[in-house]
Amino acid sequence: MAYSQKSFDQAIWETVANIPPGRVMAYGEVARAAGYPRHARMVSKAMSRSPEPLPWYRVVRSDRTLAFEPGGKYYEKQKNLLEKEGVKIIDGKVIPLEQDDDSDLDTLLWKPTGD
DNA sequence: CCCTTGACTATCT
DNA sequence: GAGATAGCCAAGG
Repeated sequence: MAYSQKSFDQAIWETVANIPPGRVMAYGEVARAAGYPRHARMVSKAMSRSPEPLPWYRVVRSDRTLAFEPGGKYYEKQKNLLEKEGVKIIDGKVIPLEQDDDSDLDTLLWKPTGD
């Protein structure tokens, strides 16, 4: 291949594929890491255009909520895949591993029934 | 070329 | 903390 130029899509795919298991990144973080700051919205398009399966479920919103609306089938799929990777999800938000409070983790895992 | 849309984000109320 | 607003940038009609 004479073309070593990485397209935008290619850069995004590599970045997403490089997210380690049990870890999540925001769209903006992925875009920035790929070298295209403020292209958060384009990240979603790039992942949809990926020719091969990508760990898209490791990409969440900037506030750590899941990428899709609650109740949707893709929402459930993402939640299931993340939990399978060992990611805790409380009230639709993932618990960042870098923030796992050794003492308050118990409180985080405590899910009130109806508030 | 103008307008709408989108797996987004930061800021203000 | 949730809803509204503005900023953002590329793709498609």
